[in-house]
Order: sequence, then structure tokens, then C-alpha cells
Amino acid sequence: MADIHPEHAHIIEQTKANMPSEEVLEKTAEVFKVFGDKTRIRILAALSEGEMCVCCICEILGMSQSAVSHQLSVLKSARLIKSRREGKQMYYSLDDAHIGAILCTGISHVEED
Amino acid sequence: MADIHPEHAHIIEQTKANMPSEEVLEKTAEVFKVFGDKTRIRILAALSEGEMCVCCICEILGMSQSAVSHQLSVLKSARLIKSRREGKQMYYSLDDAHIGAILCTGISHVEED
DNA sequence: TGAACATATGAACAATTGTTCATATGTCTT
DNA sequence: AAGACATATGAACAATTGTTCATATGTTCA
Repeated sequence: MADIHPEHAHIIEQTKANMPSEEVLEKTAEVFKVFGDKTRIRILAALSEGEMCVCCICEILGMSQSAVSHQLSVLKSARLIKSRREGKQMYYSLDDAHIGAILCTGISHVEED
Repeated sequence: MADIHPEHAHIIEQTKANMPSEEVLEKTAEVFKVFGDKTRIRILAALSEGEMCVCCICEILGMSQSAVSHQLSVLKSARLIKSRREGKQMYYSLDDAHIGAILCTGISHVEED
């Protein structure tokens, strides 16, 4: 590992001081890890159109109920979506405004230039 | 897989029509996958304070030069950061405003409630 | 040119992850 | 209460990923 140049020392200290806590960074990485899968992104993109039941999501994605349900549970554990029961069906929706914003900005980054 | 209720049919069609292309969703998932690692999040958090050389990043993270360099190359391939050489040193910085925004919103989501 | 420095890269290994299949849970209707 | 329906969950397998170690590339200065 390279030596630390004296003129870098205070940048290092300053940056360390301004960084969010290790706990926050760890949890943030966990959240993005959940965004980092095509099936889950497709689910989130569908839900950004509005609340939806599981069978609709399966139909839109063209995937098995089991695969979708597993991913819904991952999304819910990470608090990216929330659920509501109506009779036999479960309706899912984005958890809060952050989720739509993150998704949107990510898509913009991909779509631009 | 459950049957499609008639009242759901048009929601399904509508949502399918409004979804970004498969290619965009795939690429978006790839971008978030890159955000989904603690080491890379720490690097991005450091770079959000400003441009920085590799040895500073190693020092801030307390990690080996090799591990950091590998992750920098992942971040760069995904166009989350860009680099600039100055003599023997490489300086890295966030690629564009989207990256800081995504990171920031993710951290906010974690820090709130 | 050669030595020293800063960073990059290839191979390899352990650990994590997404899907499928089978089955369980919870809800409604008769 | 039983059967049908909608969704959830456990086990298992293939595939992907992050780090380490060793070494290569590129740059400066004597």
C-alpha cells in the first residue's frame, strides 16, 4: 500500500469525519443490493404504476408465482414495498417516496447519453 | 399460477405498456448491483466529499490497495465514477449528479424512521 | 536507463444469491 | 367443514461475487 503524502493527511481526516456511520453505510448497501436484481427492478417498475396484486405481477413479468413471491418477500424485508390484504389477495405497493425516487434516478442514469 | 380476473386485465396491459424496456430495466439492475456492496458504497461516500486518489481511499477505508483497485474498476466500468491521471496518481470522482443523488436518497431512506 | 513508486489485473477460493419444485398457510364460498 | 383459490415458504442446486496473493503496467526522478 502506498505511503500517505503529508498534503493528503487532512483530506483523509476530514473525509473520515464526514462519512456516515459504518452502520448506515452497511444498511445502505443492503438496500441497494435489493435493487440490484432484474426481477426485483421489474417488480418495482410495475409497482411504480400503482398498487398491484401478486397474480397481476406474475402476469406482467411472465414468471412463476413462487419466484415472484420469493422476491416480494425480499423486497418487503428490506422495506422497499409494503403489503395489504384484501380477501384472498395481497396488494403490494412501494414503501415510500424514496423508493420511487431511487428507481427513477437509476433509470434516468441508464437512459441518458 | 392464479387465473387473471377480468377486472385486472386492463391494469396488466396498461402497466406492461408503461414499463421501461427490458434493456433499460436490465441495465438499471446492473447499476444498482454495483451500488449493492459495502466497500463500493464506502468508496462512493468518500468520493461524494470530492475527488480523491487511490491511496487516500485505501487509507480511509483501511483496506488493501488491491481490493480497492478492483472495486474502483467495477465502479468505473459501470460509469459510477470517472478517473483522471496526475503524474503517478489516479484521481477518482463521481461520474455525474445522478450518482450523488442516488447515494444520498438511499442513505436518507436508511436514516429515516 | 534503472530503481522506486502508484495503480491495475489475473487466478483462485469461500461465500452469497435466484430459481425451481414441493408443500404449507390463510381466506372465501357453499 | 371441505374444497378451491391466492400466496408464502423450505430445501437444494447452479451461478455469481469479493477478497487475497502474486505479478504486471505505467510514471517519475536520479
